[in-house]
Amino acid sequence: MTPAFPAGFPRLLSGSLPGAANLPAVRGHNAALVLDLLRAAGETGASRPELAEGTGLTPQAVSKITARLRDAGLVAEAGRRPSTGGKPRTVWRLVRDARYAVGLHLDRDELTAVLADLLGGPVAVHRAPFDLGAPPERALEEAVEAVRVLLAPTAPEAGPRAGVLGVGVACPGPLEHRAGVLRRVTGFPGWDGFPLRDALAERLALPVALDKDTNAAALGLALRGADGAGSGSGGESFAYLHLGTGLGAGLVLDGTLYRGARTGAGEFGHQVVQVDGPECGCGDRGCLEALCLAAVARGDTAAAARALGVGAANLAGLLDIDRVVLGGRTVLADPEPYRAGVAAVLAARAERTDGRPVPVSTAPGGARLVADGAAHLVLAPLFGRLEPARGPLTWTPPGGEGVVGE
Amino acid sequence: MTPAFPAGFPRLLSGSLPGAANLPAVRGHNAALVLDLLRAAGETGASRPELAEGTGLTPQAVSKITARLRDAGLVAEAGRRPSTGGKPRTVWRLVRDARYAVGLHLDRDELTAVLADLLGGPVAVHRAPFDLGAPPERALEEAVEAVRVLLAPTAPEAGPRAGVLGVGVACPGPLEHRAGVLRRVTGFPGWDGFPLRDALAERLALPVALDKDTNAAALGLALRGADGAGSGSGGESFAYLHLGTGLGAGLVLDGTLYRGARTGAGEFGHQVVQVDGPECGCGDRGCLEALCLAAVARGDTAAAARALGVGAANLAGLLDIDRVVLGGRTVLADPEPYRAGVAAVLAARAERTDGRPVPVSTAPGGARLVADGAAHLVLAPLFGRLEPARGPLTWTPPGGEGVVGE
DNA sequence: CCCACTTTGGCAACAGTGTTGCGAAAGCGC
DNA sequence: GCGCTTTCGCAACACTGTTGCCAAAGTGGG
Repeated sequence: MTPAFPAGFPRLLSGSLPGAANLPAVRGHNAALVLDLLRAAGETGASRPELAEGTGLTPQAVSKITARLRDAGLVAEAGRRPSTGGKPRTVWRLVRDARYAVGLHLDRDELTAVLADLLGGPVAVHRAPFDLGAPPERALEEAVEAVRVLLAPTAPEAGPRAGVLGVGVACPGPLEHRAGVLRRVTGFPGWDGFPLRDALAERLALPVALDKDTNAAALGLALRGADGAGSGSGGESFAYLHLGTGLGAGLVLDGTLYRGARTGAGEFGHQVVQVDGPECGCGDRGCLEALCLAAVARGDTAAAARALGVGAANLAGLLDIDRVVLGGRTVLADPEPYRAGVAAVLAARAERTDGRPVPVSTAPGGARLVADGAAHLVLAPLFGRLEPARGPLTWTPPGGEGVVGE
Repeated sequence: MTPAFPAGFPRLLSGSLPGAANLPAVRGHNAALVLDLLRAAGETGASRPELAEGTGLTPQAVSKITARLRDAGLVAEAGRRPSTGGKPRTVWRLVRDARYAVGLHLDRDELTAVLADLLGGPVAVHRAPFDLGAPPERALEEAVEAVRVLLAPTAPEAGPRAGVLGVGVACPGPLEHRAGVLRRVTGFPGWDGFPLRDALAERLALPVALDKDTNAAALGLALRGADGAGSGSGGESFAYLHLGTGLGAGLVLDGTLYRGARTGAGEFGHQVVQVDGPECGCGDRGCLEALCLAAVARGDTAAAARALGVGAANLAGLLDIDRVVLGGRTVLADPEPYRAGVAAVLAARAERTDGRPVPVSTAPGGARLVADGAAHLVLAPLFGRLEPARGPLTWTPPGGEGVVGE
């Protein structure tokens, strides 16, 4: 089968829609491709020929790109592969501490701030009590203070915050990630319309990205592999289901976080799975959240898991996803029954449709999951996995100009 | 707010993951951007400055690109805009009959073949009885024959099939669009594993793209606007719900057809909305399809619409979509009650969440909807909306080389 | 009717991307 | 020691969009 269109025929660079492609964009795109492959390669690293194979670039192009990335300090040589009869390949690896990102998780009663390296690994953690019900200005002040405390000891001689790319912030929804504005956080109406992203960006003089807690968690899982086994390579699709105070989901489709135009995607708790079922706080009947939480309240973990499984099966069928990851306080308090219960429902469904059952796992990272993921809101753009955060740029790259350019 | 990263910093061209960007890819990408804007502009057309504004390209780049596209015959000047104090703008429009595509809908008992122009408009239609239960080889023969009949009268002097880009084929699922292979079409096990795409491509000597009927319909709706009002511009998200023999869905997320890795996305009929509900043919209980079809069977349209609405509301919440389009024989036989019923459920939900209700409409295009959409499986790649079809290329562009490239 | 002004859009030179051709470097195996 | 394989850099190249500049083609006021 020959290709359907001659070379140069209109063809996606990836998903099309946004943006014109000019030379800087091409450079950035290909650099991101290489970085993403190196990220996925982890400790193993990757040689130039392997990067060429993986990206579709020519070896010579890879040579130029790795040289630029080396000069920017983002990658470094790390040994060689055994020879296969010729000159041995030089192995490249990501320089973990070349840049940092802050992940900030603002939960109802607690705040978690994480300083993460390029791979998302934790460098420092700061935890503090927090009151989402306090007046926004006061809460904002506490968030700012937490980031300051976190960054204080970093590279004191190179000036504070050297190499910090920005701050990713994760909150309970609803909110609008594109505008960086909170909506009526359940139970905390004072936040409605508060421009959290811009306020934080101004106070911290750093780029800030805002998203829902479930989205941040899902993004983090997408970039490090749900089992912590690295990977997070290709365009896999999965759902992160979070059962805690409420029930929500984060969706990663084809390797990209799917948020919807209004950051409303992942509304999972009020999926109706029992028409004319018991009333839910939302006013509807038979919502998944109501069923799950009722079962949890009466100690019937099996029933809660079964309900969760029905929702997971609906979701898995609708979106043809590759795996399901469970998290949230309720699940993590006693993970196995939930995992097994959800897996059982999915297995039963797979048997009926002659398909492979969708694997189910529980989220690693424990209480830091969301904060770690929030850091990835800032890191992911480097690897071409998300649009960049917005805000003032204070960190100036070594060359003084573009990091990768020159 | 300054941009977060200096120019040239790794940044998405669009959705990342696939493909390296080289110069031909850039050319194709930008050409597709321009073509897509012109497609969305329809009769109105667009001037160079408008295209520059819409794509983000510089006016000079747009000039070069439109010149290439004019030489390829894909676009043409079409009058001028009134002057605003200076030289009036030249209006460009897509040349509808510059290229053609065939859309082939293989249904259980009928076959529809459509010859469509660049905009997806019908040029010729051919309908024939068809038996999906027949041996694959015989069905294949009939499909080939139908395409031959459809193409026979086209441009007899320029050789048959001049300007035909390829054939888009839509079938009932399940199938795998990437491999171009059918799976156990419900009730017709003989098709399991049959490489329909490659077989057709070889017999017709044309590129062929294969997809589910619901996906083809959704793609068609995405590219012409559900109400036939043109548009289909930006990255909107919607769901096409098809109620006929069965119940299925086609999903368009952020302007792109979402199919899932195994073409399994859009599995809507067996979403469980009533745990412990009535048994479904699939072996589960409380499936949407079972509830809907039972209501239809007993003549209770209102109940069928209400059930459909519950499913639509679940879907709309989970994916944060912009609108819902209803179609399929059952709905189209008496559209309004379904539209109103589904809209009512969505409106009630919107009221509870203080959101805007998701608009509901019924699909235009009637019985030809799927066949029209199938043609778009071939057309969409031109506009950067889908990866290209695969198969032998027989149609040689004017220049002898790439269409857009020289 | 003329002239200043605005806007469009082409031409030419340019910066910078990945590509190609070729050769040096660095190992393996006989 | 020598031929062979493989890696990888240098130099020339093709071609992209970009920039600077100017001609073309209108409007509108005097």
